[in-house]
This record gives sequence, structure tokens and C-alpha cells, in this order.
Amino acid sequence: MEVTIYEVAQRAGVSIATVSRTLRGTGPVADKTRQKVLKAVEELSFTPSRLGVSLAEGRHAANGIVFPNLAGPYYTEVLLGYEEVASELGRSVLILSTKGRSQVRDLVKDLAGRVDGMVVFGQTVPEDLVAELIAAELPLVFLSRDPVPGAATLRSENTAAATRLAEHLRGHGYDSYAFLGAPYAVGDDVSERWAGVSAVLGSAIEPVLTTEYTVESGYAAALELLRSRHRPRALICSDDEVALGALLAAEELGLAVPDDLAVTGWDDIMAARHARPALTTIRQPMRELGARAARTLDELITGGRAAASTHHVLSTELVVRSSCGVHPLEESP
Amino acid sequence: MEVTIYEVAQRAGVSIATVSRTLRGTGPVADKTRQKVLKAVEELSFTPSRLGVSLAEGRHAANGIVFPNLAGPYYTEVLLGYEEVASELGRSVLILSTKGRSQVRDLVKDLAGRVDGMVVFGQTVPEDLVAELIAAELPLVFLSRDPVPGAATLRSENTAAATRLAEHLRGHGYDSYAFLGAPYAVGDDVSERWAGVSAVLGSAIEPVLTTEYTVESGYAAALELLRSRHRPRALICSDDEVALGALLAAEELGLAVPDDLAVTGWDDIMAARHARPALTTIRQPMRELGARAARTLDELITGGRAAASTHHVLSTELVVRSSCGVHPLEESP
DNA sequence: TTGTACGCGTTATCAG
DNA sequence: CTGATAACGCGTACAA
Repeated sequence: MEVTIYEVAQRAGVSIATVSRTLRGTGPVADKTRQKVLKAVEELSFTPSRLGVSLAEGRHAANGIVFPNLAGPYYTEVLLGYEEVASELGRSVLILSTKGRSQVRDLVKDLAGRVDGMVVFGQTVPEDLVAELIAAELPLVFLSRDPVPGAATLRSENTAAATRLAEHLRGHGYDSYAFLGAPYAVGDDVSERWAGVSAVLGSAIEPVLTTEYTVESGYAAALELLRSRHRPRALICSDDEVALGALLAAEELGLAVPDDLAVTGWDDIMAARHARPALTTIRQPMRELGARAARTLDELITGGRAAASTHHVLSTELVVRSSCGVHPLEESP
Repeated sequence: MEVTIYEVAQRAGVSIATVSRTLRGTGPVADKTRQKVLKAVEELSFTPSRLGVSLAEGRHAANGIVFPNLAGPYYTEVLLGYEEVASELGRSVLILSTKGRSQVRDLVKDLAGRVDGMVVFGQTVPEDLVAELIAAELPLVFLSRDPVPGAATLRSENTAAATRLAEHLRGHGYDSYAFLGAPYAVGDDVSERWAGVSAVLGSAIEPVLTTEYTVESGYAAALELLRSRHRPRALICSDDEVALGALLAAEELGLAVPDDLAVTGWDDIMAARHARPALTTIRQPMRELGARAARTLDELITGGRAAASTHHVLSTELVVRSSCGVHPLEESP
């Protein structure tokens, strides 16, 4: 098997306590003794068992993060920011994607048993399980959901941005709109976006459902919509991938964007900038979201329950490109 | 703290052995006893400590995966395929990105201590550490690197695809080429791609270095190259993101693609399809790469050393779109 | 400065 | 069918 601390102790002619002290720098060790120990460690290439350490220390030195879905740029950008900070803070990161999984409960509980705390995207874990985890006092940071007592939450601003976007489009003079998005739950990002745009556009906009937030489903939904009798003049999509699908559908139908049809997205993923026409969208600080979540979680774990009631909202930015219409003056790369 | 098996045993009026047997279904338990135990478990909402289980079982039921970088669609697509399969096989997944980290050795060793095996992208871990891990008999699957004795390897086909691509471009009649890619090491993907294209194009192609594989560095390198006196007629980029950057540079210089300049990428990420002109590229089965890696690793862990010498190469596909030139007949979405 | 012995939470062997 | 008890690998009071 693996070499244990006992073998090291024996070889160095000391007790395991001395080996532990030497390696961790806790407590005093005579210089000469230290040398013997380090020599034995070197010769046996000893590495303390993570399991043993965790069991004794009573902590995992690891965090988890739960996504609805690992496909697409949005979540992976958040993950990037998260992993970077978590790793910097000396914590390993475990991931779990719930997409298409039947045993979500078990998977989440298993994950919970492997970490000192975790970040959870809204709408990925059933509410009763959420309550269970909070009751167990597991440090928790939720992303993109309404505040929960006993856990920190973090999200990007949606409603005000949606308002700005809607007003911008109205400024182009369009008279009919559609909002393209999959079924959304109360308190999630998309419901907030809908609230923002519908507040401005009123009865001029109507919601249209896609099956999911992917290029394919955006394409399919847009195709059907654009072929219908009441084709809207502008399409506000709930995320960039849906918008890219809409662009594809427009192209297939021979509709010019933005002249025949305006299209906007949300998130500002890489492809948004490279699409032609380039996509007008709302930029979300995805990496920052992940990074902040990692820091907040760390505070929750180390600092105790103090930070448990922090609820932050990161600001977003309207990025005007060309898919929403022609702009004589403004232009943003 | 947490509720332990002892409390359950006490409450049920049995020994911890009986609790364990009941919960795991190992060994016989009288029906009546079982009921008592399950009741106690329910009332205390007991969940066995993962640490205790792992220590006793001698396994983590977790795997790791090491990336050079979590940014960009390529690695995250691989991760997606990996996580899906690993999770299905009942293994948690730990991730580690080495990009910009100073203590890679320590991070990798720590990860190694938390898992039953791991997947490692080539060029992320120093060779001596690789040897160390193999010597420790840790099950290992390498991605995109030359075979290593003692570990399985898996990669996408590069050279033949590069040859096909080069021949296709030559068919367009171009006379001068540049290959855009960051410094590459022997045995990595990009060196194989260069080998393939240079074998066909000979002295008509010359390598140009970017600083990394990103849109930004592709843009910068292309800008400089395209402004030089000997502007090539075609740009073979080592990956799609570099190619997207090149497209941006061409646009800025007023060069029409493909009429003034042909551009090709590699990987077929989402943005490749949505760029205008749409990018001709080599499609790599990224998800499949991750999925296969997870399965191979599982075999290594469970099946013993049998599969340790498997070396698979997944096939790739030339995707002809419009950025490489006008095609009277062929066209592929 | 060093060593002993116990605790951490399971699983599994071996008597009964 | 059930119960002690020995691992598993380490950290650390406490004693020396």
C-alpha cells in the first residue's frame, strides 16, 4: 500500500508525533531530529494521506459547485472564476452538473459530504433539500436566485438592465416584440428579465417559449415564430445562445438583421461578438460571479455565520452592437 | 457535530456493526432489527461520513481531471463529456486548472491524494511528476500527448486531418501560407498539425507564433502579419479562437475573407459556425474525448492494470465552410 | 524536546 | 443473526 507516518517514524527512529510536528511546523523539534525525519520522509517519499488528515482535522479543504448544465459558455465562465479563486484559497473544487440526472438529491448529498461548503446555482436543487442543507449548517452560496435565510446569495442585475435594453429598442421605433426564452421559474434570472422588458414594452411584447437555452432550440422557436402571420419586428432573447439560433433562423428565411428583424441576446458570450451581425446584448460579469462566490464561501467557512446573510447583486452593462438596428452615432465593439 | 453511527446504534439498541450491515445490505439482519435501525436512521437523519467510508473502503470514489486552462470552449467541452460519464459511474469529479499557477506540483499531488485516478491533459504536468505518479501506480489517462508506458492515452487525430486541410487549400490555388500558433512542444496537438500541413505545403508555408491560444493573441499576431510586406494568401490557424482573432484583424485592415485572405481554424467550437464568414475548420470530438477518458479511467481503476496500455486516437473531420474560399459545389453547414 | 494514547467515523472479520 | 474489536492514517492533548 501507501507508506504511512508510522514507517517514517520508525525509519527516523522517532514517534509519529514528531514526524507530524516536523512536517506541519507545529510545536518544537530539535534541529537534529528534524533532519532525521526529513531524510526518512525523502527516502520513503512520504505524503500524508489526505483522508487521514481530513479525518483528524475535521475538514475537507474542498468546496463544491453545482450547475444546472455544463454546456455552453455561461456556466463554464462562472466555473473558471470560481476555480481560480478557490484553488488560490487552498481548496480543491468538486463539480456537479445536474442536467439530465435522475438522482439529483443523492448526488447533491454525496457532494455535500465531501466538502466544507458549496456554491449552488438557483433552480438546480429542490427546495426541501436546500432547507436540509441549511439546517445541517453547511456553508452555502447561491447563485442567481432570490435570497434564502441562512445562506448567502449572489446574482447579476437583471431587471434594470432589461429596462435599459427595452428602452433602447423602443428608441429604434419598433412596434412589435417577442421575448424568446424557456419556461422560467419565479425568482430566476429569466423571469426578472421578462419583468423588466414587459414593464417597458407592455402589450407590444409577448413571450415565446423555447425548449431550452441552446442554439438549436432558439433556432427552432424562432423559425416557427418568424414564419407566423404576426412576425415581430424585434426579438429579445433571454440568452445569447438562443439569439444565435434566432440569427440562423432569420438567415434561413432570408430576413435581414437588423433591417427586417432586430435581435438581442444576454450574457455577452464570445460568439456574440463574432456573429454577423454582431449581437447587441447585456454583458454579465460571469467570471466575477464565480470569483465572488468562491470568496464569499470562504468567508462563510472560516468566518463563521457572520457573512451568511450577504446578498450581492453585480451590475451588468448594455453592449450595443449592430443586431438591434443601425446607430448613427453610438457604436461599441 | 455530525450524527455518527454510534448514536444510531445506541438509539436503535443495536451495535454499530448491525447498523452498517443494515445500511449497506451486507450480511443478514433480522427484519425486526432492520426496522429499528431504519427508524433510528430516519429520526436522526443519519448519513455515513464520506471520510469514514473512504478510509474504511480504501477508495475515494472520486476522480480528478487536470487542464492547462479552463477558459475557452475546447477544454470545457471535454470536461462536459468527462463529468457526465464519471458521475454516471458513481464517481465525484475534482478539477484543477494549472494556468498561471506557480505551485503546480503541489496542487497536482494534492489532487492525486483525493482521487482514485485522474485524467491529465498533456503539457500540464512536469515529466518527472508524471513518472512519480505512474510509479505510485495511480491510474492515469493522458489526453493529447504521446503514449507513456504505465498509463493510457487518448487523443484526436491531427496529422492526417492537417494533410486533408492543406490539400483542400492547395486545391483553391493559393500560393503562400502562414501557420498561426503558439510555441508548441514535441508530441502535442499543434506540433502534429504543423507536421501535417508543412508536409503538404513545404516551403510555401511558414510558422508564425502567437503568445497563446486566444482570440486576442490571434488578433495581435494576425494584425502584424497581415501588415507585413509578404502577406500570405491563406492563414491556417492552430485553433478556432486564434482564427477568430485573425478574422477580426482582417476586418480591421479591410481585407475580405476569403477573397483577399483565406482563414481556417481547428476544433469547431460554437463560434466557428456563427462567425461571418463561417469558419472552415477541423472538427474534433471534444465531448467524446472526455467521455472516453472517463470510461478508460474507470477501467483502469476497477479492471486493474489490463487497460493501462491502451492508446486510442479519435478521428476528426474537415468541415468546409466559407472562410477558406468559394466552393462551387461543396457546402457544409 | 519527545513519546503515548486517544479520537476522528466507517467497514469487516471473527467469535458467539 | 448479532456484537466486540481491529484496522484505516493522521493530529494532538497530555504526560514525561
